[in-house]
Amino acid sequence: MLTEERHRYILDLLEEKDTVSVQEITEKLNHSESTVRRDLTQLESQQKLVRVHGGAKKRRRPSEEASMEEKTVKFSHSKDRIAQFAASLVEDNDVIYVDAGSTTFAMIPYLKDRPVTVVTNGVPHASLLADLHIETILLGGKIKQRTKAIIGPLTEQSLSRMYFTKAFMGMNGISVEYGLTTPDVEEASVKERAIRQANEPYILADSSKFGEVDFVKVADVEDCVLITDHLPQSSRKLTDITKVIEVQA
Amino acid sequence: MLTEERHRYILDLLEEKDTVSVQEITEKLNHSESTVRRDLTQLESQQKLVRVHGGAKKRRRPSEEASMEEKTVKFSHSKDRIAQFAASLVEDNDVIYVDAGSTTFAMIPYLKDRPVTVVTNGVPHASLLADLHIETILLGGKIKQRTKAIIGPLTEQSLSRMYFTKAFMGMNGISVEYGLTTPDVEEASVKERAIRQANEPYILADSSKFGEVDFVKVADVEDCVLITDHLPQSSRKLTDITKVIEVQA
DNA sequence: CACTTTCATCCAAAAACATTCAAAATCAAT
DNA sequence: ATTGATTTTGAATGTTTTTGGATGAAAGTG
Repeated sequence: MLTEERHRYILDLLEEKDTVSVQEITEKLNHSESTVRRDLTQLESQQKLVRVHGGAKKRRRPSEEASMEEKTVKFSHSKDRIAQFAASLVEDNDVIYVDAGSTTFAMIPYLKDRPVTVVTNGVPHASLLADLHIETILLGGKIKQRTKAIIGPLTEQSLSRMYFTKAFMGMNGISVEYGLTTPDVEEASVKERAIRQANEPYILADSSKFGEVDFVKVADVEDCVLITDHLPQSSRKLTDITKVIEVQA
Repeated sequence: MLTEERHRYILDLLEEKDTVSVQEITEKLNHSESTVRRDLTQLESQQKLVRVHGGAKKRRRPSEEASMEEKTVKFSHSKDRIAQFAASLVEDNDVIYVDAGSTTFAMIPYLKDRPVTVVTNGVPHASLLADLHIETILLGGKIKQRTKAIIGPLTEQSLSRMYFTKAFMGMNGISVEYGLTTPDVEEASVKERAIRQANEPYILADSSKFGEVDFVKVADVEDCVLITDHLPQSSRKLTDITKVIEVQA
C-alpha cells in the first residue's frame, strides 16, 4: 500500500471520528506501528492533524474550538449557584436523573470527571454530558421543539423501569397550596414519574418560581427537597412542610 | 501493447482511485517494472500525474492540493447529493428511520415541511429535525461520546416495538463477500434491528465505502437498497445481488 | 510508587528506485 | 523480404527509500 493511500485513509478516518488510535490504524491497515507513527508525524508536520498520546486528533479551526468551550459558560449567577450546590450533593457511583431545563443544565459542568451515571430527558444535556465523558443515558420519546426535552408515553415507559439515587428537577411553579406545577401536560407526567423513581428528589428553583402556579400539577411540595438561592418571605410556610435549602449567594 | 494504450490505462486507473502502485500496474498490464516506471516518468513530465514512491497519484489543481478545506467541502458534496436523492424517496405520512451519521444528517434539511414522522438514534439529527418542525422521536439509550449516537440494549428494545415504512442507514463497509459492516459492536446491533423493522431499508454510502470491511457485520447486502454517488468498478458485482442506485453528480 | 502503554531512535532487511546494457521489436530503405 | 538504424523492452546492477522490529525513555494509570 502506498504512503499516499495510508495518509488518505488516516485523514478519512479522522473526518469521521475526530480521533484515531495508532492501534486502530495498525490493525486496519495491517502495517507496523513504526510506519503508522511515521505517517502521523508526517501528517502533523503538514498540519493535517494533531498528534496526541496514543494516536491523533482532527485539527480544528480555532473558531470551532472556542465555540465548543463556550457551551459551558454563562448562566445567571443565581442559577449557577443553585446548580453548583446541587452538583455537590452528587456522590460517587450515583445514578442520577437530570431533568430538562436551563437550571439543571447548569449543573453539568460541575459533574465533569465524576464517576456517575446520568439519565436525562434533555437533549442538550445529554450532548454536553457526553462531551464531558460522563456515562449518559438519554430517555427515548417525542422531542419537544422549543425546549428540546424528550416527552411522551415512550419516555414514561422507559422511566418506569429505572431507579435513581437522586433526581434533580426544574419546576415552573412552587406554591404551598397547589404544590409543584408546570405548563405542559406531557412534561408534567414525565417529571412526576421521574420524581417517583428517585430516592432523593430535589427541585432546583430560583426565587421567581415561588408563589407561581401553572397549568398542571406534578407533585406535592413535601415529596421533594427544594434548593433555591432565596426563599421569599411569602413562601416561608414551605419550610414547615418540607426541607428547603437556601444557597448562600 | 502500445505505449499510448498503457498511458491511457494508467490515467484511467488514477481517475478511479486517486493513487496507483507500480506493482498494481505491472500485474494488470503484464509488463516489466522498468516499462511501467518509464511510463510514469513520461506521464509526469507531461504533467498528467505526480509520481510518489511506489507509484503515482492524481494531479490536483494547486488550490485543491493546498487546502484541506476544499476536500471537506467536496466530500460533503457527494454526501449531499446522495442525501438529497434519499430524501426524495420519502412519501407523505411515512414513518421513517434515520440512522445516526453524517450522510443521513445531510438528508434532514430536505425533509423540511414534509408531513412525516422521523425516528432516529442521532442526537444532532433529532435536534435539527425538531428545529425544522418535523415530528421526531428520539430513541432512548446510552449516548456514544464521539458520534452522539444512541446505542445499547435500551435502544434495541424500543426499536423492536416500532415499524418503519423506510429506513435510511449509514454504513462503513460494503463488500460483496462480507456484506454490510461497521466498527462498533453496539451500533451494529442497533443498525441491524432498524433494518429489520423497516419495510424498505436503504443504505446511503459514498464510493469510498465499497470494498471496505469493518469489524462487525450488520446485514447482508441483499437486504437493502444501496444509494451511492458512484459504484466503483471493483464492486460492480453488487448489482447482481441487490438494487443499487447511482445518483447523478 | 509500580506497572502498562506509548513513544522516539536506531538498525538491518525489504522494497522501490535510476541507470545501464543487451536483446527484441519496430521502422525505413532497399 | 532483407538489411541496418532506431526505438522499446526487460533484466541486472548498485543506490536510495521505506519498512518493521528492538531498545530504552517517557507518559499515562491506578
